[in-house]
Amino acid sequence: MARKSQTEKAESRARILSAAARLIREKGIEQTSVAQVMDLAGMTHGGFYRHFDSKNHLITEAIGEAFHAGLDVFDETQAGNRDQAKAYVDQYISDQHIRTPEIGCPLPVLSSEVARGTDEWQEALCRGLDRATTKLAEGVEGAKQSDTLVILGLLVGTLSLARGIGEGPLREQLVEASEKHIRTMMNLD
Amino acid sequence: MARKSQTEKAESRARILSAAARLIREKGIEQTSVAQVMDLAGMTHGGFYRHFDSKNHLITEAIGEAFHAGLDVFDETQAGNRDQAKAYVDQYISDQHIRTPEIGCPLPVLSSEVARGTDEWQEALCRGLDRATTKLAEGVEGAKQSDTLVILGLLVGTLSLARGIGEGPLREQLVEASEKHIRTMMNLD
DNA sequence: CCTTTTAGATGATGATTGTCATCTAATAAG
DNA sequence: CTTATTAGATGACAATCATCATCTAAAAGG
Repeated sequence: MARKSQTEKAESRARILSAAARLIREKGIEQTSVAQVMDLAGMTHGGFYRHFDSKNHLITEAIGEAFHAGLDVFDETQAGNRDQAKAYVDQYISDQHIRTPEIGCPLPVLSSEVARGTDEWQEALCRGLDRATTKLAEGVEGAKQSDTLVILGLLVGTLSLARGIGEGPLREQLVEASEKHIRTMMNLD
Repeated sequence: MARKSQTEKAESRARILSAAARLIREKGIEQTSVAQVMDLAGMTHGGFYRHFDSKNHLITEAIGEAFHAGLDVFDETQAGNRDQAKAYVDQYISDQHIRTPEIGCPLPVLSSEVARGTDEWQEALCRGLDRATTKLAEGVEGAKQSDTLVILGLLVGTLSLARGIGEGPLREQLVEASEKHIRTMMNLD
């Protein structure tokens, strides 16, 4: 219980941001409390306001942070562009991604809540979608942006629904149909 | 401040359900309080537990009710099957639907929250998706269920994202690309 | 008509929320 | 080395939450 150096302060801030980025994907923005974030960051709730003006400001930055983390997961695949894009898609609607939203793409989990939120939140989400679209476009040859947007829209919808309807035959049909459709879109056309 | 007849009780229950179905789409499940629901239904919060065991039970029924209301909106279009299906799609990603989630399809708004919820919630959502898939399949000739699932996945993802990223050029590109793609899917193939 | 039941109102419950004032000890500045 | 600053801890704040016990007047049952 004392003062920390400036580098330590920066580390604290980074830990708060990382904790928030995880928690808002796991429990949603509105269900994530400042106290929970600080707890996961290893601090008490009171010190929070030395780092952020308000919960709203934290969330704005945490949305960006979640994209950073989420997109980096798929950067592990360092193959050629085309294979990378295919791996991205496969990972996206994998069982693994369905089961672990807290370390996954922020778009399916946060879109609805952000729609009810501030303009800053929406801008952060918009930037994230734009970045993901661009990233995906690199992998699909002759890719019009419209194709990439369709693929991302389908990925987001499929993951959302798959998580919402729970395990069962319908989920498997949905995932398989979606995967097959995207594969077709990426080859011909 | 008195007792009501049994028919009046049934009407009260229906009003509570309708209020809940609207509020969970407008503000989300977790942000909708029992008191708010009862207020919109024109009663005080205390009487709630004469109609439902708990908020969880209310939500389970309200999810089903939201589908009922949501699907009925598109039933107004009483043209031939094919035209009806096309109208359904047009309505789905219209500006109108983007701007009024509280009377729209529950799938985009509720999926993420339901994923964190009870099995009953997930079953209710699953039944709704199944009904929507079937309904849409009637309109598309030679429709494999897989095609219908892809269309719904894309609709849900597009609407989710469109709401989340706010107004702007990216939203319009997304909506246009998605609309065009689905139109193509419904004609050939 | 008289008794029992109950729909809904009132108000309290303990828990949780975002925010802030205060205190502390250690860092940074001189 | 002395002084001013501040990172984080402690604890309180007014709101809000789901749930329930109690009260009431009217409906249902006889």
